[in-house]
Amino acid sequence: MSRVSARDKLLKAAGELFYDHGITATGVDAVITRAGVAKMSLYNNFKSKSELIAAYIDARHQEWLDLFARRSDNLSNGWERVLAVFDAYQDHAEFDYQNGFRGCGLLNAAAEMPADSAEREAVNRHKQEVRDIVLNQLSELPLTEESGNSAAALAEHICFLLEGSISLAGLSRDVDAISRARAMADKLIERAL
Amino acid sequence: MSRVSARDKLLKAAGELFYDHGITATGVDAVITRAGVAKMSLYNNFKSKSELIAAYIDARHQEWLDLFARRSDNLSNGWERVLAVFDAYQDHAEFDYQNGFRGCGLLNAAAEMPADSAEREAVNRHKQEVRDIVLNQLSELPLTEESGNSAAALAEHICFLLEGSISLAGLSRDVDAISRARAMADKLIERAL
DNA sequence: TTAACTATACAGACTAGTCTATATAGTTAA
DNA sequence: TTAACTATATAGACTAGTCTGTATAGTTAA
Repeated sequence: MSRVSARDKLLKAAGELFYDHGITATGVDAVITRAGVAKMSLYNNFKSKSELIAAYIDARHQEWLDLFARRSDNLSNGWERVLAVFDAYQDHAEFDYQNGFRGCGLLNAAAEMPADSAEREAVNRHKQEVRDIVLNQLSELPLTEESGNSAAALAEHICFLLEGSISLAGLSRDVDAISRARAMADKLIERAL
Repeated sequence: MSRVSARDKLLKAAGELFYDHGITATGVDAVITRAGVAKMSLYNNFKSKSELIAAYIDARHQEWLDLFARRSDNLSNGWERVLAVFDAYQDHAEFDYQNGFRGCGLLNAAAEMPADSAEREAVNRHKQEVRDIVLNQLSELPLTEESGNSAAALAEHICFLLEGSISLAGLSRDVDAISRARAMADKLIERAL
């Protein structure tokens, strides 16, 4: 009948509950109830709630990587692929909007964790990866190297726009803020060429 | 001896614990212990933990308004006062850095709350107020009105930089990211004149 | 005296995680 | 075909502690 593993059911349920209500506010009982799974199935697949959280964080990042791959696959140059980074986030936002868009799940997860936690470090690594993607795409472009106009600085500028717009879009329930940030990034790249 | 009211002790303790460990993860017992106050003093001053959270959110915002007022008081024009918005956040970041900087306390608080909560709405109002401050300062400047170069669009761009840089600064433990965002905003304004 | 405070105890629901025992489906081998 | 074995799932009771909020009685200071 149901050939979906308990592990996948748990990750799906945790993904929904953690994103909608926050991680700390979501108990393991709520997760197993939503997953329709026995409690021991949680603890057979994950050593602890912390490990489930870590898997959730990785899954959210992978989810975004997949959305980005789909958006950037058939694009011909770095400029367009940088803009596809925004498109991938917008896809994600519009998907979550039905249940209540609350911004980036990774930043939200980090916001609940102590400063030196492994979870915050994992989110940091994922965000660095996004920045590296932006930087790699920009490096393909013939940027005019004015003072302080390096690809690295431009990549950071674009990432600030990205994360800022997602947070404020989630707060003000205005998903379109992400596409306005995309237009800002577009103009920045145009000026840097 | 101690002429500090129980209410103020509670707000101070809650401010530290909520910021460092998150709101949901902080129990009222931890707050009263840190405040050195009886539990009934909490419930005499606040109807519930929710009301303490609301007071915490307002206090964080007021704290930033005070930092901004101190930074912008003796400045002569809107350009400088927009940059003072970044300075005020940097002051806040450097203050928190001793205990572990975790980005903006208001965005972190919002990240723990459900999509339609009063707390998220309060944080949204505060962020709108920051944007209005930026917009008001920009409105004093003689901006050249190119296509899509309105004061409103520039204000939004600067706010994206602001929030994005604070979040990423908190994640990567690189407070200097805020001053790099300040430099980006500076150049944007220069170009818009 | 009045108001704000303290200390302690309590109710009742919830927390993460463990335990035993059982069911079921797929694989392997005689 | 039948039997043994393995992996994964289940139910549900249980521990030991935490959570918010309340109740009660005593204390301190203006």
